[in-house]
Amino acid sequence: MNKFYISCAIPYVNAKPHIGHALEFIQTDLIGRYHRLLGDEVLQLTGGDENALKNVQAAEAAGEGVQSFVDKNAQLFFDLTLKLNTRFDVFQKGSDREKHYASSQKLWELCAEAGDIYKKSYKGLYCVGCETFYSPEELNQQGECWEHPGKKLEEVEEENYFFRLSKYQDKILQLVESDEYKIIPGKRKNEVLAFVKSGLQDISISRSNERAKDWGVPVPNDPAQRIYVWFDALNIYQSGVGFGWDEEMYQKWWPADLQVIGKGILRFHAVYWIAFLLSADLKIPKALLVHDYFTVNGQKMSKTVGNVYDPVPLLDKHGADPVRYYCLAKISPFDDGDFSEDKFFEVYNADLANNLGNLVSRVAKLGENIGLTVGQTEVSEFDREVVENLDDYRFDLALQTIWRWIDSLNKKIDLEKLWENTVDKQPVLVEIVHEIRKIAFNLRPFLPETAERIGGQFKGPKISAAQPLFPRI
RNA sequence: GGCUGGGUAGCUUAGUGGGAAAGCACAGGAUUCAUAUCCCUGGGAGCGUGAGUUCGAUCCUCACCCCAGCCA
Repeated sequence: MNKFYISCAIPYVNAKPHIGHALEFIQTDLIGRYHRLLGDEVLQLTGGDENALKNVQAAEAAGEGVQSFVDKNAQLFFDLTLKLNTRFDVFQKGSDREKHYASSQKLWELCAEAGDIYKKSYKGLYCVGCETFYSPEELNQQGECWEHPGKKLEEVEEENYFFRLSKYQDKILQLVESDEYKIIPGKRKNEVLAFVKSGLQDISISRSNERAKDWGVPVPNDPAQRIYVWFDALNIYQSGVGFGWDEEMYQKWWPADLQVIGKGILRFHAVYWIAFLLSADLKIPKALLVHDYFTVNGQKMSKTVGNVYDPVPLLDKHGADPVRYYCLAKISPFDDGDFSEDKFFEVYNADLANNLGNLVSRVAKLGENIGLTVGQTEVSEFDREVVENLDDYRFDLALQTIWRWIDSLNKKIDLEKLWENTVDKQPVLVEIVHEIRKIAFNLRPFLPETAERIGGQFKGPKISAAQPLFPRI
């Protein structure tokens, strides 16, 4: 049995989760479930990036203690994973002093022992939104960063610890170019290669307690500094599987077989994270899957626009599977996709209620009407075309394949006029029942609850009608 | 501003140097096993804009416009 460790990005917990977080949880869960069904031993991890200064500021704005603020928000993210029926084995919190702090300090110390951490005085303009320093020429005409227009930068001068990123330029280039560290899709690989080739410079990996507002992981042997949020956040992928506190667990699971992230944090994963691991002489993840984003009603989600979409009410009303279906079937994973409630209802009625739901209902009724008995069959293999599409991470195409299959069965029932219950038509109905069982198996990683309901209804020997899977809305 | 990627029917997308395709939505028809469902038929784009290469470009080249991401 192979082990398969898959992680999805660790969200900032400065606000409640939105549909974009749901998308990533769902994609990660699909791949994890697929591997479980292939017989792998799977571990799915996510967690909370809780040491960001943004969280401190958000807590202050809410008039709350930082710890209770991040705990409360992290809980919302965890609750969302449950509502989506995405089962994460580990939800590793960044503010977990016992495991995560020790783990991150260990990573720091290994990098320091390798001679890759040094102290340097630094002066620059700091954007709190980005948690990053900028040089004046990188800013717009107003002297603000492109990402956070309207936000004043702070002029900061302090001594920081720097990481020798420059040292790893050639090695990273080689790993990415050769696909030893595989970045999917190719366009994101190109971006990373272009960035690395342009020349890597050392990066600051700490900040003063003052600037960090005493929040975050303390730098080992220097109580005046905290570890830069990205250094410790990335380490959640390791601290969640035992690094620094359970060697046996760590050896079993690390390295990650696949890390799922959004396009916005590519650099941190594909360059910084790899460099930290190389420096510490640890194994690097095998692959990185980079998805694009959801827009909502055709617009980029933004707090200013006020269109940040919370999927929870929809989930409470319709359950996980319709949302899972939309996220997996209706967008191409490597392009931006749009979410709107109108489209959600359209897709729900057209694909789930009319095509799949109705097929299940009509076949069940046909079977019941003639007292059909069907021998039990064990389906345990995925359709070849579904496998091919899943291997390319084209979840949309995989589901298209299954839906063509569903269509073909609906057509067949019409063509054969199966409601005319002559005896010689029974074998066709039996054949269709077998096909539905196969479809149910293929749907398991995508729509686990639906797959289980269909499987139960058609397991035989008697087939009987039941409540609609997806009542029209 | 620099680097990546993208701009194909109302919407979401597929696709190719030489007849523009699918699903949804819409219109009409047929049917009743089924969740006003399924099935059949149909209208609808000359493929971001301009120029070039070519016998011929949506597909190649260049410029421009627009969208998304990154810019330590």
